[in-house]
Amino acid sequence: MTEPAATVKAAANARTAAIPVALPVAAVRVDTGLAHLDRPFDYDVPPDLAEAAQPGVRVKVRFAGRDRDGFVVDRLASSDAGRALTPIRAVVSPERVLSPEVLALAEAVAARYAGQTFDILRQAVPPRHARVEAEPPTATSGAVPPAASSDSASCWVDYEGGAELVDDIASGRGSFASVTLRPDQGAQWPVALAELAGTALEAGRGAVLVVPDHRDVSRLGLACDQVLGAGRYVAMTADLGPAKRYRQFLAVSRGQVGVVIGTRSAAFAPVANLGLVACYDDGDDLHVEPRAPGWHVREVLLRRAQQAGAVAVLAGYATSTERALLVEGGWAREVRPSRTALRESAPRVTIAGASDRQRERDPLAASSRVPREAMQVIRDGLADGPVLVQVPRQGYALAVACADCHNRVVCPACGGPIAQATAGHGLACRWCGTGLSDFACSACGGTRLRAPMIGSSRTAEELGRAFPGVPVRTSAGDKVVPRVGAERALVIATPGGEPVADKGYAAAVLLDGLLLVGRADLRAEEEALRRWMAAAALVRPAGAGGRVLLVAPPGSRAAQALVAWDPVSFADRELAERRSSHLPPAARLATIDGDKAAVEAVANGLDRAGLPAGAELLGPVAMLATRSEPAAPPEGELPGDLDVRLVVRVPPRAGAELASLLRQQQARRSAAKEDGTVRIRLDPVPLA
DNA sequence: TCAATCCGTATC
DNA sequence: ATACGGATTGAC
Repeated sequence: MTEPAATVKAAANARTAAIPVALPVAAVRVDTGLAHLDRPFDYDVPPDLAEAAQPGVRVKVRFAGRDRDGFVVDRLASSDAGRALTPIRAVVSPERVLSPEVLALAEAVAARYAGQTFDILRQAVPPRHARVEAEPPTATSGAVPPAASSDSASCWVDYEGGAELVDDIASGRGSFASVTLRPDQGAQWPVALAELAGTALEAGRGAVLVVPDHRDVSRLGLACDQVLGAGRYVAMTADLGPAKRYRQFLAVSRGQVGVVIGTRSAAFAPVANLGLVACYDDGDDLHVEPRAPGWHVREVLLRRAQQAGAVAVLAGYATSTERALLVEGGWAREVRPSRTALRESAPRVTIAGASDRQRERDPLAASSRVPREAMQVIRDGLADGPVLVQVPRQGYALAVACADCHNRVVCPACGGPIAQATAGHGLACRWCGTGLSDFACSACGGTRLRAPMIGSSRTAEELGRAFPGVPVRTSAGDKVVPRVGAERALVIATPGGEPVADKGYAAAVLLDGLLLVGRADLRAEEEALRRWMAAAALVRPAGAGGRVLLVAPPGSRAAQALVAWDPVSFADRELAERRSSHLPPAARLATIDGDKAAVEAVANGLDRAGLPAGAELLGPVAMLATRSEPAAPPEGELPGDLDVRLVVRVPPRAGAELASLLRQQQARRSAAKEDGTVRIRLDPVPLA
């Protein structure tokens, strides 16, 4: 029997090594925190740790005179360190928490994002919880009910390319798929993903399904209960608490379950023999890890699928430009609803006030009122069931736009975002610093600019007063309602917080669309369509009376794509436009923020190392003062110690080279003990 | 001539 | 980061 998991310390009194250790050297990944020491180090394995110090275990080692955490990554017969080895100080626990697959993944992700491997390992392997580790194994294993095997018709028959996708998983062929989900009232996608996981299980392989937030985890969990059976999967979310989190992790790590559903960090769950990875709603920025170096679940899972020979599924109601790029390049199979399935499921979408003259003149003022048309749609819908009203959150910064046609203004030199540099100063590009004078709109020739401003959207609470006797449910911020019933109700929600309605919404009204499409983010239109589609997909099909009214500038491509329910063509066109203006994902981009001297040193270093062909260094320019702290420099004096931003842009093919150059710069900085700070981010989201 | 200190460099 | 080594400096 295993000892109650306790730290195994190296014996202090080194009794003469009677039995020689078979592999006396351990390669250890050490938490050094130093960029130029991001590699394994060799340690001596004392005889009394020879059993415990297996690859994958946590250890304590002496490094540069301090005790540090590490993971054994390999056992070797000899070392090429060319010096006497320090012994491992202790094996924290014999539990092998870092699998070779996850280590390889972490190394690939660190390289991709110019980060340090140990930073990724810290995010991939949850903190140890000794009590949980010592718990007797739960007697689940044998008692798991068999999967409710495919006796009902699969969701995937409604999709073009669906059969091929299922077949790839069933036969263990690795591939990528970009799945554009049919509007399903929020009910079908969890089942569709659970079915794919079931197919992987039937093929004797595991699955990892990652969704943006814990509400989606519970929705997917319900579907997995039905399709796979309870006990065939675990849910991993950050908000579980340390004990539960580690317990779920151990169940996976010990091979007791083959399917993991969860948020962001579940992308690293050590599922063995992986057959499927999936990312639901890959455009949601919750899929981006905020801690350094800042990876995206989509990228992590694509790498993981490639390394494991698994199928990677990226799915959403809308289509991200990244997915469009994968399809265009022949990397991913396009999977989309058949024409009939789409006709049967999509609601009828119209745009409010397309002919309203007054709104054209002053769209912001007009959109903050609820148009009469919208009141009518709400009234009609309430006769049939719940009605959803989507209201963008307050306080979005709007992009600088042409005063006449509202076309977004971008930098003529580099295509970057335009903003007011500092209070009282003129408009300038946030990337290359080019000042904007003599503006002429590329679309309509207008010469007046709409001043940048903070969008204000008023709460729709007064809507309730307009419909006396109708219950009003609000779902926003920290008080999100997961679902509502089929009875008539007015449901007011911010984007991303829309409850699912049991029988679908009778109607939805999407207010203040300008605040979404006009946001100061070069991805604003893509993001607006994603949010509109997420809400509109919760509405009943047109054939069942489902209606969606969008209050937004009718000319925007996103608005037109919603009306036509054609996210794929939208993403294709958006991608073409990004390509012509050298913007991600048709270019690879890094931001380097920090104090002036440090950032300039990096710029020089990059120059000296030689940038790849087609690379552009933009800036450095002073960063905008944060809105919360209006640290405007008085009297136009240059503050000197204000942070600056350098942007580096390369063609997509040079992405790996860019990452490696940036890594090299961090290593150089760290080795030379340069002072100051730089924060490097590859492929930042959002793009502003 | 030896010790205290400073700088540079490696960290198994 | 620290910690070690080699060089440098200063006082006996």
